[in-house]
Amino acid sequence: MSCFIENDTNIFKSLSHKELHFLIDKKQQIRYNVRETIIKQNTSSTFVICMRDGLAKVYIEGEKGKNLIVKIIGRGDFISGGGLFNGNVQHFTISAITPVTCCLIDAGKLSSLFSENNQFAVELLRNHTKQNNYLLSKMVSLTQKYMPGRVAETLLYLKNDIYKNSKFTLDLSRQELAEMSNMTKESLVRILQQFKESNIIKTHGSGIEILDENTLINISKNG
Amino acid sequence: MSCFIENDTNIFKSLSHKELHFLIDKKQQIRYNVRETIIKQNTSSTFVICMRDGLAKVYIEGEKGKNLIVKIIGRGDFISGGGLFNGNVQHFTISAITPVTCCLIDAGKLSSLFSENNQFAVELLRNHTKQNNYLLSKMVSLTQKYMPGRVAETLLYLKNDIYKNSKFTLDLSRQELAEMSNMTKESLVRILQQFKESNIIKTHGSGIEILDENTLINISKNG
DNA sequence: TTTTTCAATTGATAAATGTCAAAAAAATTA
DNA sequence: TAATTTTTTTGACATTTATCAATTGAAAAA
Repeated sequence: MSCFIENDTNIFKSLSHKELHFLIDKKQQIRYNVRETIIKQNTSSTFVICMRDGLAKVYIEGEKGKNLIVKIIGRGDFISGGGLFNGNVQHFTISAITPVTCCLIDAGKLSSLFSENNQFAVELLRNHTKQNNYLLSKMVSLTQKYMPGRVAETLLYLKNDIYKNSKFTLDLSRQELAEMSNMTKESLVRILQQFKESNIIKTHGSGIEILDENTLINISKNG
Repeated sequence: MSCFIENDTNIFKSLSHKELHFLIDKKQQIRYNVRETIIKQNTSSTFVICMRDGLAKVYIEGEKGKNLIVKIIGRGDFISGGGLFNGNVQHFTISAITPVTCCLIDAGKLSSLFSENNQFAVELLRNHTKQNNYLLSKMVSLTQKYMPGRVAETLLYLKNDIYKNSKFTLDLSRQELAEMSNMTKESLVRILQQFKESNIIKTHGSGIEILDENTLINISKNG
């Protein structure tokens, strides 16, 4: 089934084929181009998203046009826009940073499945608990670390969670990296420069290569 | 039933008396004194908390002994320590700021109820979604507002959500107010001083009175 | 009450980070 | 290709916020 990725974190793993079919009945797969908005903050919608392919950024549009990128989602990730069972208003914007294919699942169908399969409710709750814990630790990083620590963390996040390679071609601009790390683009550039001068990273065009991961880990911990 | 508070946000509202009894069978009400720890970050436990009386602070213990108070919980609030269906490890510490009475509910019992009453799963999910949205907006405030804005927000939060009165006696120290607002205690004191000088608030002992709420709202929005 | 301890306040200074403007580089369009 | 626009980078400077030390005030213990 389209959105069913075989791994431990997939919330659909407890569903039967029949149940999966019910959830995603009409092969409702949508394609988005780069920069297209998938979910728009403050609008109302009743679907949740399951990413099939590509990468998207999840961000909050703050006051004064200042964005905060909360996370990047990719293949197999499931995300509800903050309105799930709670008024349907989306609390963040999601937009494609590479071409995206995803399934839109009607939120109402989720709860209909609970009576048939209550393990599924547990999976959904686990998903939310994890998201919660992630937000808590992100909040601490953003508030208690100096800029180098935050940039180091962003780079490690991209390596470990998104590109899964210490050498990757970035789908994000410097501005967006800054929005992930809670600083201005100028500050971000300066810190990347420092990392380059210390031979911690290397850049080539829009690519970044992490040369000294241990140092980066140290900076992210103590920064 | 002890923890059942009649209001819209209570997650137990969909449960029958029998179901509630199952959840909280042995009148497992615990009392905590001021400063006592109810849940300790990084320890393992399988219960969730329902507050019956008193106030507690929910906070993350960051590196270098720097705390971030995420929120204050009181009567009727339900909270899981971040380990719910997810390894049981607590991701934050909860400790009493006034004498607290609360129920400890075994997390395993929650999922057993899902098959009987799947509306309950929806309520739990709604609770998590709300918590999520709260964390997102808190994250934006902490990162995108200047100190006066963050202090104003903290004061309004205490007025509206905790004490429900524009005049209240504080159960929190300046240090703790600072930990809610992500700044040092010295900075917090200076800003309170400014607010006093501008006749926005008045303090008497450990009490605070909000004199000019509109200005405070403006500061919290634009600060 | 006096002493002791801890929290709150104030001031001087340093460090972190942002702002603004300009230059350089890269990407798009004509 | 050349021209244009956008993004990235750099520098000088301003602002915000933290740190450190000293002082005051208030609560708890003797």
